[in-house]
Amino acid sequence: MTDEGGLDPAELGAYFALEEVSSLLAHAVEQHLRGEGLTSVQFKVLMQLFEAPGGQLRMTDLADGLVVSRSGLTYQAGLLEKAGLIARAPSPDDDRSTTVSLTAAGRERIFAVLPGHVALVRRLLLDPLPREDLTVLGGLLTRVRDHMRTDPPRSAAPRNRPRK
Amino acid sequence: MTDEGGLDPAELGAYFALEEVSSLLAHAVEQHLRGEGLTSVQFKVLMQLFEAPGGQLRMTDLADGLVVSRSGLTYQAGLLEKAGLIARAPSPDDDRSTTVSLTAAGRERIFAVLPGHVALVRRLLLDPLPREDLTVLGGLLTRVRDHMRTDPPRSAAPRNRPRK
DNA sequence: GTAAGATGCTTCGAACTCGAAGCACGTATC
DNA sequence: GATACGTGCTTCGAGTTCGAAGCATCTTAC
Repeated sequence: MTDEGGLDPAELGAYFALEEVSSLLAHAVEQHLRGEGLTSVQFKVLMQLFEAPGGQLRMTDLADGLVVSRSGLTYQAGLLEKAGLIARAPSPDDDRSTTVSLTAAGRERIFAVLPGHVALVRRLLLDPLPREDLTVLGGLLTRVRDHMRTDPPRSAAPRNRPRK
Repeated sequence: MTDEGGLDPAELGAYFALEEVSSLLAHAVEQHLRGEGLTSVQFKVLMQLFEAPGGQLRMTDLADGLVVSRSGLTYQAGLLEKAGLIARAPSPDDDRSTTVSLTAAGRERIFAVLPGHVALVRRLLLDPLPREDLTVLGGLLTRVRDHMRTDPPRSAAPRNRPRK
């Protein structure tokens, strides 16, 4: 029981704590956003567009940023469009591509939701750690993320990779 | 754009890196487990039972450990029982309560899946960090987790909390 | 002991997710 | 400029999730 299939206490501690912190945080965020009438995926889409230069991105760019399937993104984008928060238009340079842009209503929605979101994250994640530790935590996680993003079996694998 | 609604770079870095690392890790784990015929929730249920003293827990105990709704747990427990990996029996001391226990087949299933799981976690999360940093990361996240678990608005809130 | 509320779990319907398959357009190769 | 393959996105069906409502049992207060 103490031996988790070959992980020592330090490894276990890091793994389980990460799992639990992210789950609890994600759950809390989800709850808050639902109260505001948004899915967390929808919120992330809006935020990505908000931060994007020119306020527009292709569907693929969005899907790569979020960790969500293409079809899932299509679904949520449909809802967002129906709600008038984003607009979809065929891309000028590539007719296959769809360019998504943030509408004025979408921007307003972000401004309405962000303060509560930030307050929540601050209360759960940021407040309990002193400034210095926060920097350390960010540094460590960034290192891990960079490693994951370059690791071989990536999520963005080619479609039907030939047998060999 | 640099000002994320009131979060400075250090805060943003920690928040976003955490978000991304946990998402990518969860996604990779999910993929691996699906290949083994298990949901990640199912796997967590099995692991909790595996680590529990006596190898059995009540449904509520399980739901508290995982971050999942009661109804969701009921659903997954039903599947696990149908697959013969767990057994449900009325609790001896409380007739409302259901005691869940791990079957021999369930234990075997864990032994079959764990090595791959550990290898995956090691490759994605543990390997890129030197031993020392791993300890630091675990320590920081544990601190945050403890804070979250004691923070006021808990997930296990009373059912219909009276107005005041 | 009995009424009122709390607690453990399940059922139900609606919403969200995914992967496979499909369609349309682009790109390469000859 | 055809044929074949790669890419961007959507549709579809199956599986999973949740919260609200419901049932049964336990606990508390009187």
